[in-house]
Amino acid sequence: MGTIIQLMNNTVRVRFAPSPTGFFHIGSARTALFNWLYARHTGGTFVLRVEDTDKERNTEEALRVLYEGMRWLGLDWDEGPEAGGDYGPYFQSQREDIYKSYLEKLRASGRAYDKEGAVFFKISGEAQVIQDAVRGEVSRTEEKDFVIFRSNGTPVFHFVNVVDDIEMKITHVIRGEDHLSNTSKHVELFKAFGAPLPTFAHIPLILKSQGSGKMSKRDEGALIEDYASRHFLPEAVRNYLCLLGWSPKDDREILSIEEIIKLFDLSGINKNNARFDERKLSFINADYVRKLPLETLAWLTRPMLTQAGVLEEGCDEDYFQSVLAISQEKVKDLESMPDFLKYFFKEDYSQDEKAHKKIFKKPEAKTRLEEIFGLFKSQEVFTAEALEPAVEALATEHETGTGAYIQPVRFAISGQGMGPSFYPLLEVLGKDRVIGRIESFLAAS
RNA sequence: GUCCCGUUCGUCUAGCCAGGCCCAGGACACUGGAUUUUCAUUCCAGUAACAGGGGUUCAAAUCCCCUACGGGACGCCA
Repeated sequence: MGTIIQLMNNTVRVRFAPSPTGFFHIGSARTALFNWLYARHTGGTFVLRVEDTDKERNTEEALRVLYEGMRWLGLDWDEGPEAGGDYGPYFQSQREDIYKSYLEKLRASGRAYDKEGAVFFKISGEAQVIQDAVRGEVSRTEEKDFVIFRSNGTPVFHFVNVVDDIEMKITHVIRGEDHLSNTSKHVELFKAFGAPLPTFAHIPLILKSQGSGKMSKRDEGALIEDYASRHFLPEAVRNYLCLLGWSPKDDREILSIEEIIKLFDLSGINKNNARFDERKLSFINADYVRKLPLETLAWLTRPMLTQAGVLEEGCDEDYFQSVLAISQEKVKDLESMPDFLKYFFKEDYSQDEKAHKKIFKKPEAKTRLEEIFGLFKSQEVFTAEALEPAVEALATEHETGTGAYIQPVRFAISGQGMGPSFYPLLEVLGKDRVIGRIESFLAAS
C-alpha cells in the first residue's frame, strides 16, 4: 500500500539526453547512471531523449551503440525510444513543430529577433541564481544575446534542451559540470517561457588518468563498448562508476545495485572532479568475477574458450566445471581466461620463460622432478587429499620443503609459475596428464 | 583574457554544512610478512594527505578572506 501512496506523490522526472555520436563515452554513461539511480531511488521516471538536432550524427549505428551501452550497464529507461511514453516523440529531430511554437512565444513577447539570418534570444541582463543540488547557490550573468535558431532554420542546443525539459516536465536536471556555465542561458529561457525552474544538479567531471583535462573519447578506457568487448562484468563497471563522484560514506565500496539505489541521493554527490583509475576498476572487476556463481562463470567463459580454440565441441562438462571451480579464486578477469586455462585442454600451451628460469636455476629442481615422478607413478589414489600427505612425506624423506617439488611440477605440467591451488590442480588434471607431461618435460630438458 | 566551479595520502574517498571524539579513517596501487606450498586469491602490517598565507575562536581539515594551482564555459557543436 505504501508504494501506491509513494507513486501518487512522486513527481520526480529525470532525463538523460545524449547526442548519438557513434560511441558511448564513460562520462556520459556516468551521467546516465546518476540520473537512473536518482529515478530508481525516488521511484521517479527516467527518460531517454535523443538530441539528434545535428542530423549527420543521427545514424542507426550510432543509436545502436547508445542503446547497447545503456542496456549493458543495466540502465533501463521508462520513457523514450523503444519504450514510448506520453511526452514523445523522444527524438529532437521529430519535434520541429514544438520548437516552432515555442519560438513564436518568444517573438510574441519580444524576446526573439532576426539578425544576420539567424534568430537571437534577447537576454535580461540580470544575474541568474540557481540553487544547485550539488554545489549550492551559483550565480552567473549572461552578457550577450545568443542564437536560438540557426540561419538554416534549425534550433540550437540551449533552446531545444530547455523546451524539451519544459514539455517533458523534467523536475531534476542532473548533468555534467561542463554545463554549469550554460545554465544561466537556460534559466533565462525558462523564465522567458514563464516555466518553473527544474532543480539543477551539476555532477563532477571524470578526468583522464594521465595528463590534464577531462576524459575524451580518444583516451584509453574512455568508451563503454571497450569494456564490453574486453569482457568486463557490467555490474563491476557500474559499481566503479558509482564511486566516481559519489560514495556510500561508510567505507564500503563494493555494493549491490539495490544497496546503491537505496543510499544514492543528490546531496551525497561530490563537488570535485574525479580522476579515472583503471587499476581500481580492474580490482573491482576481479572481485566480481571471483564471486560469480560457478554456473554463471561457466556460461560466460565457455564461448570465449570455444572461440579461442581452447575448448573443443563435446568437451566433458564435469571436467570443464571442475577446472573452473579450482581456477576461479585465482582469476583476475574474464579476458585472460583462454590463456589462463589453456593447459587444461590442450597440449600446445605456452611456457612462461621467466618462471622457467626462476625455478630451474636451482640445479636440484630437475632431481626433485625425477623423485616426485616416481611417487606419482606409484600413486594409486590420485586425489588432492591423498597427494598432499604423500608429497609431504617425500619432502621429509629428502629433507626439504614441499615447495621444492611444487614449483618444478607446476611448471612441468602447466608451463606456468602460478595457477590454481597445487593439489587440486593435480587431481583435476589427472594422473595420466600429470605423469605424461612430467615425462616429456624431463625428456626435453 | 572574462566568467563559473573546485582543492584531504600517487589515485578514489570519509570527516567539513551543525569547529573539539582527527598528530585525519577506508579502498586501489606500492612495500614487507603470514597461509611450515609457488601464485593473480585470502589474511596481517607498513609508507603516504588536510595546497599556501592571513583572520575568527579557548580550540579549525572543518567558518571567513586572499593567493596559488586544477577543471570547465565562453560556437549559427551538443
